Amino acid sequence: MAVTIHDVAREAGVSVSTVSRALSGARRVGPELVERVHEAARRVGYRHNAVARALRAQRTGVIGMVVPEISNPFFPAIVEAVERTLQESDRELMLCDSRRSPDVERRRIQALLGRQVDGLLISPVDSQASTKVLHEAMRHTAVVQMDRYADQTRLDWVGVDDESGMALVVQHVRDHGAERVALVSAERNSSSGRDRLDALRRATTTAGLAESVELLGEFSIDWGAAAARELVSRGDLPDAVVCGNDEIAVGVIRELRRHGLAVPDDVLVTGFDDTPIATYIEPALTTIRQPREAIATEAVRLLDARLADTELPVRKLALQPELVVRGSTQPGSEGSAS
Amino acid sequence: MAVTIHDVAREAGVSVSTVSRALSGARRVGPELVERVHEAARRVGYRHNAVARALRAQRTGVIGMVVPEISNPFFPAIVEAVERTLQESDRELMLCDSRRSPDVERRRIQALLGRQVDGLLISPVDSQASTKVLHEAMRHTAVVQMDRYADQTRLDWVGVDDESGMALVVQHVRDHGAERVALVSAERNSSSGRDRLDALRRATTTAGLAESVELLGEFSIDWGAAAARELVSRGDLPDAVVCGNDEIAVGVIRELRRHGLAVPDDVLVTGFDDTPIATYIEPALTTIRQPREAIATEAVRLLDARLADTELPVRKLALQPELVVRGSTQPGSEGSAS
DNA sequence: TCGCCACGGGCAAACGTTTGCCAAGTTTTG
DNA sequence: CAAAACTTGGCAAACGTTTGCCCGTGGCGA
Repeated sequence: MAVTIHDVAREAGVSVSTVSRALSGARRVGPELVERVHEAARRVGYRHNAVARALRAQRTGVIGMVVPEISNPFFPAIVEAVERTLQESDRELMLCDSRRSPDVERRRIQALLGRQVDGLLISPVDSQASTKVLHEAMRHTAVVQMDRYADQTRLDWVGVDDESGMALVVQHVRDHGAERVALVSAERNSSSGRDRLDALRRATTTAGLAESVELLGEFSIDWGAAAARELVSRGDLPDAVVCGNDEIAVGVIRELRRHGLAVPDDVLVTGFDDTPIATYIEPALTTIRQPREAIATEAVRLLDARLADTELPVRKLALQPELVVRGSTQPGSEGSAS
Repeated sequence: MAVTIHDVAREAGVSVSTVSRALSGARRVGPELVERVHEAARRVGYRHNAVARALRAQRTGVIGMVVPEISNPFFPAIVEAVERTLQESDRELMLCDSRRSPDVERRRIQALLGRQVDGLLISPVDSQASTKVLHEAMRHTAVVQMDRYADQTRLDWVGVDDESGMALVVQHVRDHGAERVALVSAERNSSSGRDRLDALRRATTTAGLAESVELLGEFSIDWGAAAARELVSRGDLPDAVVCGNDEIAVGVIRELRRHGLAVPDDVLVTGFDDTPIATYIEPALTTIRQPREAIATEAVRLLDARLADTELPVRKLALQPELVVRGSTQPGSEGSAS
């Protein structure tokens, strides 16, 4: 069943090396021979065996990628962009989901290394627990962190500039009259959770605003809803609720409305990431748009640079985000869209 | 840098075959030797080379999967479940996005075949254009279609029973007093589009309802919104709008509301799939829940069966869906949740 | 005319495993 | 106690490529 380069060689009446070179163009081969080889390959139905090639060439053309949760809508967009970028250089993506567990993450990384991936793109689950396995991984292949990162690693990273993002948000709500803002975000155990919290604190201070309260849970709708209940029950509502990502904001908005509060008329609400959800809900969400395409292309670029030279200095690329203003901070303009 | 089985053999003072057997357990090896080999492997930091193993064993332990669009929230849930299932048998998933293009799809499949995947899971982009490449693929490996399928293929398939789903929906809206229903769905060029349309027609006939109008576009929010505008401009609103998937329903609801119509009080709206979106919006969406976990496990099971015996008769598995009733068809109960 | 070089084809080794076969040692059996 | 059977370790071939090296041919300058 398996038709190999040997079959092609026999069919074309040449040696296997000639076939290999004719097909790959690694060295000059007579034009009429090239034609004959291609013709023979077509005739016997030859298909390249990437496994054998990988073993011999010591490179697989596969990049491994590990994300904390593929069903979090932020990641499919990144994955899509990475895949598109890789395709330009004829490489494939092997995607793994670490299910937000450092233990699963470790196993997935080990498996990818065993498969001899040419590089590893990862959004680490936990800023502490992921460190060790990443250190091991970088001894075997090029590793670039995306979006999130692990502490104490000398590893490249590309993501969004949380500092700028939060500054944009704070400035925006202040311009709309907010004086007291609340933060609803995730615990400090992921780098995004921690950095966004710190960034918000600095931004409110700089803007001269009062931060009324910080509620930290996880990046989910349910947590957003729970936090909103907490805010309402305290009876001391802020002017604006700044959320750590879009999903939290969705939960917050839904729960506030359920308690008879109007968004944006009673409270402004903002998200972070600009996932598709942001336009699904009503009012549409004012949020920070991550430059996803750029994150993906830069990640691959960093990976290739590291591949070319292991000794390169570590680079951390914080890309500039963009404020997207929608209904959730625009009183009166009832949910005007995307 | 690369530490191989030979290094382990030298360290342990045995032959490579003994190391291989001790590590894989392929044959009885003396217990003290097993121990010594493991110890040596640990000491030199040995890691299995999956590429070499794949070449020799003629199986890679990788399953290829091609989906039309990973950012369509229906697919990440499937991918997650498939990955989890595969992990039980120590296999990896190689995921590709065909970007809703038959041409990209063809290239992705070719690449996966070249990588010697042990099997192929695919949700074909187009019921016509995808047929040819699938036929070629099945000559090289086991292929199972998921969710969507291509015509004229003798290929296994597992998905949801659209017939039952639409029957459940129609029965439900009729029970809530609807007499005239409209369908907003996608063109007939994907199998889901076609089958859901046909199923709805039969269901309305059976239920003795009048189907006022069919609007066919694509499975997207934008199309849902456009269709809703069309419905409104015709001025002859149906009692219920049945949508081909959840995203269309989201677009329909948003646009209806924008025209001052209340859902569910003026018009009932239903979705299909029960993606996370269904609970994001207000009112939450009454929809058909696909048994995603079951689809994933059955797909892998079919694949393994086919792998074991190529001559097996073709099987088409239509799994039973479930109606999930939420606010969009429950007048008065203002958006009670999931 | 001779020698040198460029060109293009082929041989065979290597990539890191697994595994069929053989042989030596050990146990069971009649 | 000898023969048969079983156990266990090692040798070497194979998986399908790519590529370093060698070699024959023909063109060209001296």
